[in-house]
Amino acid sequence: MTQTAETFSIRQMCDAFDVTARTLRFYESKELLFPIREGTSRHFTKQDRARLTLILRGKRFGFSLEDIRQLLEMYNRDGSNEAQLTRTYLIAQDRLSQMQAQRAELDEAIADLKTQLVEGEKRLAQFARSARTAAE
Amino acid sequence: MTQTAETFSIRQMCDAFDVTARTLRFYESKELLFPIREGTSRHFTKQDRARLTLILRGKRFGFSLEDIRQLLEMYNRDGSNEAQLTRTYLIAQDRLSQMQAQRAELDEAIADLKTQLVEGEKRLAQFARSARTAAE
DNA sequence: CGTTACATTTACGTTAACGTCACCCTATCT
DNA sequence: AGATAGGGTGACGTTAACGTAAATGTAACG
Repeated sequence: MTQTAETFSIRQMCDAFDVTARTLRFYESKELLFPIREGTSRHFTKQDRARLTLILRGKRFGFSLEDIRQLLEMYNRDGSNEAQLTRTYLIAQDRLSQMQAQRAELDEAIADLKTQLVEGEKRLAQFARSARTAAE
Repeated sequence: MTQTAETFSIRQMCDAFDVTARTLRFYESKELLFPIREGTSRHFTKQDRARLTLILRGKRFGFSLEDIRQLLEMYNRDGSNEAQLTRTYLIAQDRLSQMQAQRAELDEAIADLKTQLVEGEKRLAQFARSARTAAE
């Protein structure tokens, strides 16, 4: 039993998420992933896959791995301790407002960029006109 | 005339944008900003301010400075060359679709996080109930 | 049994994005 | 004139997030 249907090997993870093995080992060393260690090799569970999805997503929004690690704590059954749970709850609330702010900003940025694209189109059209004129 | 109403000193920039002088000099060295050099000191124009706004915004979305630099090219009157303009136009289009994808993902992430917060609230409420029970 | 394919650890290398330090200039206040 | 404030240029240091290389283990294939 080198792998069940439930777990992924490191290669399968690499293929599924388009990351290198080094990255997965690195994330494990940073306590972002917790694959089962059977003998020498790693077996990544469904939980690890969910975590990795969140990690990669977080990265796309500019969060550091340490930020993400703290967020992931809340996705754990770690709430044994009330103080701990309260703390991570507050962190998550904070993160939520950050993301909502980011969303507003993203909308703004998209609008800006669209405006710029229209500008670019106008200028490209100008080039097209000059070319036509030159041809006559 | 050490500064007009139109330009900012490096300190004013630092205060206005909450960055260090080192950062501004670094951005200049990377050709992201182009302050006027009057003798020894720098004078940041309105254009520099607009650029810096875009730089900081880009960073918040996880773009690298080099990515941002390329984007900023389009915000320039640099379209002297048609090929160049076309190239930056395509880059911008690409960036736009990236940001739109990011927006969709962000919405998803926000929804996820909200769900988790509700979970957290339930568990905190559970703690509150146990406390009441213990008090009786 | 050799080798091919994958896996692991250890450890040094790399890149981006600044921080920090040392040293220098110069304008201005006292 | 001396001190203080603010700006400038190297140049080396630092941190995050991996890359890369060397040495080793092991499972299966022909």
